[in-house]
Amino acid sequence: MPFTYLYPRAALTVDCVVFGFDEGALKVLLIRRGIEPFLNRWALPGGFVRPDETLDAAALRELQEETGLREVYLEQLYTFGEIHRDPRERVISVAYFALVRRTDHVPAASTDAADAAWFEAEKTPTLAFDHAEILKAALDRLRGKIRWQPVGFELLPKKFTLSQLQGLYEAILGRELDKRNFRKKLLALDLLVALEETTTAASRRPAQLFRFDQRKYQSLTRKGFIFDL
Amino acid sequence: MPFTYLYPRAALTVDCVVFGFDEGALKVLLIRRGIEPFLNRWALPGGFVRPDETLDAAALRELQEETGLREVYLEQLYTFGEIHRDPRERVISVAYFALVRRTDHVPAASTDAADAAWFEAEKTPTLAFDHAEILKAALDRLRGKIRWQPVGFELLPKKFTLSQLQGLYEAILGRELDKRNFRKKLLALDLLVALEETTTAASRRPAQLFRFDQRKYQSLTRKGFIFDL
DNA sequence: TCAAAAGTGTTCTTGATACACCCATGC
DNA sequence: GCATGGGTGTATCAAGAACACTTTTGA
Repeated sequence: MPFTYLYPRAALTVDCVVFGFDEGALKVLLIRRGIEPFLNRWALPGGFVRPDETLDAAALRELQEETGLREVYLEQLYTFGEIHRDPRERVISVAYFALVRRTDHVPAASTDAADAAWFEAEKTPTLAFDHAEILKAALDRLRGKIRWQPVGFELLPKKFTLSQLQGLYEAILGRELDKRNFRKKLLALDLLVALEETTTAASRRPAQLFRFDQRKYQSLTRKGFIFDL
Repeated sequence: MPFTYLYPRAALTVDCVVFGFDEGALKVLLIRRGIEPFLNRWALPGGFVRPDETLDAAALRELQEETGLREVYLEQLYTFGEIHRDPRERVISVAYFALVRRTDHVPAASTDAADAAWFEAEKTPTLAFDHAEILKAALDRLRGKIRWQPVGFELLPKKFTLSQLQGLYEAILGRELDKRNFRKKLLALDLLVALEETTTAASRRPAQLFRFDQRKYQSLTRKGFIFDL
């Protein structure tokens, strides 16, 4: 019992809201808890921050340990510090949100966690702790962010069709978009590169595949360009 | 020495970036440190979170104690957790940013702090800890936020002229705006109420005073309205 | 009467929206 | 040959940008 302080100290955790896009819907990755409190409840992946790692590193590590995910888009979201958000003791949680390509990763592999699964982001079961609130904050952030930062591409395969991209925006923004206007606007940005490939059709016309030109976007950004879909 | 844990725990602080607007420039409120480390360096107001208060409450309390400020616009900004950001031990800081009306408050009253003063936000002296980084994050947030949320009014007197408002936007966005277009757009939003008052002139034409209609804005917001200057 | 800031309209350009049909493929 | 999603252009409307002079006041 070597660590002693004059005043009580809150424990520090990170929790990750991991979004994926699949079957035309925005999904979130949840872990079924194997311990009390909230035994068997679904919760966001996360855990304690170690004394020798930064917050970002802790988020990446937990993601890796609990879901097997690596090389994902990760961004700090908000810090939740209500006094009784954890019934055991005071726990401060730094929440992150992550975007992953469903195609790149095992759907729900895990080492630590008893169980992991994808749920539609707006149709989750009752969550442990204040995780419903965290999820809501993440959804708000994603919806706000996708309109002025090209983060949507993190949710799609590296090669994607314009219809897939449009479906993604429709799912996240929650409204339908006009196909011709959407294509016109996206192509006018000149940030999509048409590949010399098409989808291999399943009883329909093959679609042009594109990739997002990250390098070009970054160089434009430095010149003050703002994405603004 | 009653509080003992199996693993070391980081200390938890809040730091506040307090912005004000004065003399046509964006200012930030700094405190001169009275103790080591960084003795006599300028730093953001802040301090330790108590075991029985939320993060928001801690930020409000520190603001009150160190600067005498009350009833300010306050919003959580970002949490800084680099391992050696405090040379003494591991300290996690939840940063807040605050907007205050210079006219409402004592310029630099303080109880706790040795000394407090306003500096131009982009011309501060060298700051303690990683506070320069925190300040930069706050500036970025403010510049992003002011364009799509009516937070600028928190920095002006409750009664203000359109020229003052324009000057504020110009100072924060760092570019000049066209007077006629600015006025047209702001008035078209129909969120400014013309008061039956004007400035009492100092050798020039008196200007119409306005106030921001917070109630109307909130009711529009609920209907999906987005400010977007 | 001068200095200093307040106030005011129109034109042009650009981007947003609305909208309907033909195409290529696998079965 | 038919079902399925892929792909394309134009006309209208709204908002943004550019731009210069008159007004009111106190000194």
